[in-house]
Amino acid sequence: MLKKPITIHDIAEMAKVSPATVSRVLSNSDYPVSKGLQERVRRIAEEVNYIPNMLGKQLKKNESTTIGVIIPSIVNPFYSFVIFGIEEVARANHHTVIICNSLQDPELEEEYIRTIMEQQVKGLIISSISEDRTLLRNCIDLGLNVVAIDQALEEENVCQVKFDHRKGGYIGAKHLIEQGHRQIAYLTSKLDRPSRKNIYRGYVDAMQEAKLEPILAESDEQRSDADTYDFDTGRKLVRKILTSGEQPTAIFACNDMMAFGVINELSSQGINVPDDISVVGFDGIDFGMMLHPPLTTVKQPDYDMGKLAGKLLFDKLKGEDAPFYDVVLQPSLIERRSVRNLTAINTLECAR
Amino acid sequence: MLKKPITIHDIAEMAKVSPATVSRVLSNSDYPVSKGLQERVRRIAEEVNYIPNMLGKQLKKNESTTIGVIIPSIVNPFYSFVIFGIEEVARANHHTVIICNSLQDPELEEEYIRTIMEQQVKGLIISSISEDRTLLRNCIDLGLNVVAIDQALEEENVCQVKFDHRKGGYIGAKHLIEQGHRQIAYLTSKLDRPSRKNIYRGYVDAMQEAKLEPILAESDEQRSDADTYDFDTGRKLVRKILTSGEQPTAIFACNDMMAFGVINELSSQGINVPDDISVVGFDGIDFGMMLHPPLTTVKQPDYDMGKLAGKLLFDKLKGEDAPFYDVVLQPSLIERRSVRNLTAINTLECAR
DNA sequence: TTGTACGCGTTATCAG
DNA sequence: CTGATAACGCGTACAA
Repeated sequence: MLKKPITIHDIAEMAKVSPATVSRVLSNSDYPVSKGLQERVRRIAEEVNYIPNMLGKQLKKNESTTIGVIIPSIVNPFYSFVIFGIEEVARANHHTVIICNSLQDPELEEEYIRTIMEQQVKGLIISSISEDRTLLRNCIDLGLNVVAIDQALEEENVCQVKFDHRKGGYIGAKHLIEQGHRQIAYLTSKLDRPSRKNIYRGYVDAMQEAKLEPILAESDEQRSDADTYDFDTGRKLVRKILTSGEQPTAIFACNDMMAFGVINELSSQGINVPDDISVVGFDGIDFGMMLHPPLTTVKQPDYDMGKLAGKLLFDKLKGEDAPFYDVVLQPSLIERRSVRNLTAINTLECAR
Repeated sequence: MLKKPITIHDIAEMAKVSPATVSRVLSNSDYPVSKGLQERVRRIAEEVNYIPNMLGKQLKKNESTTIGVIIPSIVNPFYSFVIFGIEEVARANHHTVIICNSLQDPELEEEYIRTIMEQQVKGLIISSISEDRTLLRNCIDLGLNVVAIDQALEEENVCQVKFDHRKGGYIGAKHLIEQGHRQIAYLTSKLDRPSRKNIYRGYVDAMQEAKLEPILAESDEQRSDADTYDFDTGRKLVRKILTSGEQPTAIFACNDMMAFGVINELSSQGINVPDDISVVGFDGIDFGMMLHPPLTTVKQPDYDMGKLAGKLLFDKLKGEDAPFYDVVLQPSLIERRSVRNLTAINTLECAR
């Protein structure tokens, strides 16, 4: 029923050479093998459709051709793009990618790290949620190469691909200020993660610089696994801010999902975006451009982050002991149409 | 610098037993080992933080603890959810998941199949784009277990988790008809894949049943890798249909992305959805609910598809030779607010 | 240039 | 119950 897989021994027999010779030819070793045998072995391998067993090879050489990626959830478009970038450079380096959804659960994260170590994986890209670094530290000492993305991970021998959240927050708020806004509210889910805090800090930076009073609306709910969580939070926070007596002319949301919720709630209440209230998001996921109006947002380069993280990791794996360095990706503003310019002469314009 | 990994031999030495005993204890073999040794071995393994080398185990047992998943692109939210479901059941079965983005390229698909075979992977879930089944056939004969999703794959020994696209097309069109629409246009990207053709057939079924004339607008462009491709196509096809002289009161798009494009273009032209023209999508991705108006659409159960495919695969892997069977997932309508009811008395209503 | 023999870490078989 | 030994498929000293 099941065909038995063909090994180098089988081929050796057919080609009337030793398994060693077959190995040398088929693994492209630089060990000298005569032209004639080379061709004979290759031809036969081709004929019998030889599929090498990487397990044997890897066991012998203590290598691995797969890398691990641990992220909160693949269902989040941001991480989808990160992975997409990683997978691309992995393939270019003849490696496969194991995906691990930590679901923000430190225990799951640990389980995954353990698993990939058992698989003898030598490279890991991780957006770590855990506080406890002992296991990871241990694995690094055992030869695991680690690149941290998104979440900071200060640890010896760990490269980081970071993103300047604070500057991102600054840029978003600054844009609104430049467009003439003075009452600018910042809506955010719980400020419990450093990245979130930093965006907020950037917003405050810009406000203080312009001598404006920050208006903060923070969700008090803990995380939830619903993928529409941020959307719902956006709606709630809008209701909260509008009934609080504040009269913002602009709202800055801590991520795009939440901005979608903001726009949705405003529209539902008959408030026009951007004519009545302007909205700026954070992330730059593609769906923002499909909204009406298209969302102005601060772009966090997801795909590039993946590619860079992959590049850093493979540099380490290749042992090119170029000095380890961190990368700090810079934010940029994607200007679409959810922000109204209040400074222009056309204050009366109510076009539609 | 690098600590040397600890093997069962090291533990055997420390516990003054044979490696065989250590193996029997640590791999939870049902082979009898005295209680005393059991504990001694376990304690030491714990102490030295033993991490088993799965490569050795797998090589010996000709097993694998990883499965492969080949899909067009992880960046597509539909497939993100499929993978999410797969990964969940894989983890429950102590397996890891290798992700492969075929990018709709048959050659890439083949490369990936070859790669996972080299890794001795025994299970594959695939949304195949290739016409040529010879390689896959070969791998199955070599012991690969295959479950096909999304795209049909008629081949001996391959389970399929399908989706009734035709019924989905029928349901979507039927809904519009029931709401009193008569001029219903169907907008689709190139009808080159069976799934696309089937949705269209379902639409035609419903139209003919109601003695209505189908109105088809098909994109003639070939696939593109831009992830906003369908969105742009939706916009283009709307312009095409509106300038063609047709006056549809409703538009049925072959997927949600395209429906987003449709709504966007209509809004841009000052045409109100659903008051002037109703829109129905296909897929049921979450972003549809964030639009204004929220998109009425035909739900294709992505997450469930992933879980089911995973379940089927592990049933096969466990050799529970329950008879192989295909699963055909049924569509359902998610009624939101992008469709106007034309039958009601409130024909005059122009509410907003 | 080619072949022989051993080891990577694990488990299965067989003898004690 | 326990231990020695031979594999799994491959790469590589070492010998020829």
